[in-house]
Amino acid sequence: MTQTPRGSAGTERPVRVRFAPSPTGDLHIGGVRTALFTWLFARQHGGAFVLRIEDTDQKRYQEESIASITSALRWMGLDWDEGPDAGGKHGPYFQSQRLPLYQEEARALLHSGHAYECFCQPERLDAVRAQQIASRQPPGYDRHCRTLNDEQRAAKRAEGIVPVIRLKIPLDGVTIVQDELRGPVSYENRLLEDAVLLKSDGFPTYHLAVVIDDHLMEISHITRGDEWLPSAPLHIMLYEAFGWESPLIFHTPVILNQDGRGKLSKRQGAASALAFREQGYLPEALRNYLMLLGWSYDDHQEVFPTVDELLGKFDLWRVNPSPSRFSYDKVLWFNQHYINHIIELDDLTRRCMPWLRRAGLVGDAPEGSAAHAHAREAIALIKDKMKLLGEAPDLTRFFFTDVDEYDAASLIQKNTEPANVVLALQRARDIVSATGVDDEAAIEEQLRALAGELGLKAGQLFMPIRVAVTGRTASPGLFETLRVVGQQRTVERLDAAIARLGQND
RNA sequence: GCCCCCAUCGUCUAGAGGCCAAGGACACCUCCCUUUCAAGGAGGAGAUCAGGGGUUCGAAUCCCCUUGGGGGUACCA
Repeated sequence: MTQTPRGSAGTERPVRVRFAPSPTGDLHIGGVRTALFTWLFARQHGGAFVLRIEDTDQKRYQEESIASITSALRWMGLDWDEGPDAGGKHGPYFQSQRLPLYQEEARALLHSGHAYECFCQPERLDAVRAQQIASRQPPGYDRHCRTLNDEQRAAKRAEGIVPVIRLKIPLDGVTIVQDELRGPVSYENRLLEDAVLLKSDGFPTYHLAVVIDDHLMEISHITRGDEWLPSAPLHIMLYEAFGWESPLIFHTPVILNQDGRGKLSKRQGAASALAFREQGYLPEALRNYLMLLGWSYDDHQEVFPTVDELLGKFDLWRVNPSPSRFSYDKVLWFNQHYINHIIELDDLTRRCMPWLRRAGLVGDAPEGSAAHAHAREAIALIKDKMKLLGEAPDLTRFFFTDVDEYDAASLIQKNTEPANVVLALQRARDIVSATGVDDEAAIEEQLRALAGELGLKAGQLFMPIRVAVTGRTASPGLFETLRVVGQQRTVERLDAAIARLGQND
């Protein structure tokens, strides 16, 4: 009944959304997709996109992962209006810097009777759980401390035990979570656990922190992974206990491994955004693919190259709640498609340069330099074979340095005599020497004529030349290849091939 | 075990009661183009809409059950 119309913000409140990763590792591809959906939604509604770091787990915290996460978001073009490096009115944006806030609110819950102190130690909790499992009871806290009186609590304190604070869940009734993508989901309160809100180290658990921060940061729409759905009723209770209004909630579906077994992990390939960058994926290709995991526009358009187009077409309410499998084949297809058909050549060249430099194929080669122009020509010829930017060096190597080692036998086509090949290469060398390689049509005409004269099929002549000049049996078109390799190098390589065949005799 | 979510070609999906003897994309196969490899073009194969009950004149679309898959079940997020 409070279902909001599609495509509209859905509340009178200004749109404010957040992405709230916890710094325990690299940004997972599932997180990237959630961030992408969230960011698009913010941009569509002129709202704020907030980045909040949920660093409340002292044990799993990894400092490096903050830089790694922000770097992955920037790479994907997802900029934030408030958060680390951006500031904002609702900071700090690191939960570890907001401890007093959580502690104060937890105390308020204690006073209002919505929460209680629990002195149970890990050993007891473990024992209780083991006991429950052994007797086939649902595991969960047995509410041992829920009924402690002042004296008993004082006694525990005197022992030096620092309590945690737990939420006092009603023993009966039902809590309904209004998920925007699934509709109402109901949970029986008696099956819910008296969850810990504040740990004994003074840090909040996720549940407490997320509710307080979303409220204080005036978040209007929550987007987060599916795995949070089971704890949503807890959050609803917290909103009620605090007397706050809950944002609209969207649980985005999990991304499963290619074989459908479990959540996407690096078992079957890359699972972190940065791993995709390292292989040479284009952020827009990855974005395009990720968009289509759980969302679709219609029955014929799948390629959405620009953010502008996505802003016009994406609809958060149209996200499909069912989990989907990650297909490495399809992301790779998108990447290849973007490289070959979407990205402009100059842009593509710019993006390939770091790879070529790292491989030692080009030096600085700033834009405008002859070396840069040469690289551009080379890339133009191989881009239809390039699926990943990381393949650029291997695909273009022969345009820059010497040819790879090759087997002299690959110079000899089926049904051709070595002596004829030597002769053919010598004649080809002479033609290249005399005519040069800049005029593709001219060189083609002469080489075809040569083939006719020697009684060879075109391929029988072209293949040895190709192998001699590139070191490979697969290459771009022969004449454009010669042109970009250049006259001098072509002649040298033909001579080298002739010499090798001579030695073999 | 218990709770929750999900269910259309191998995969991602279109589909919001008649327009669907189910459309598109990836992957796969064939042919065309062709100096090789790609890219591209044209075709093909591939889903009794997980199964079973309902509701309805009519169901892939609504309801129930079963099955399957996934998620959760921490002083982790």
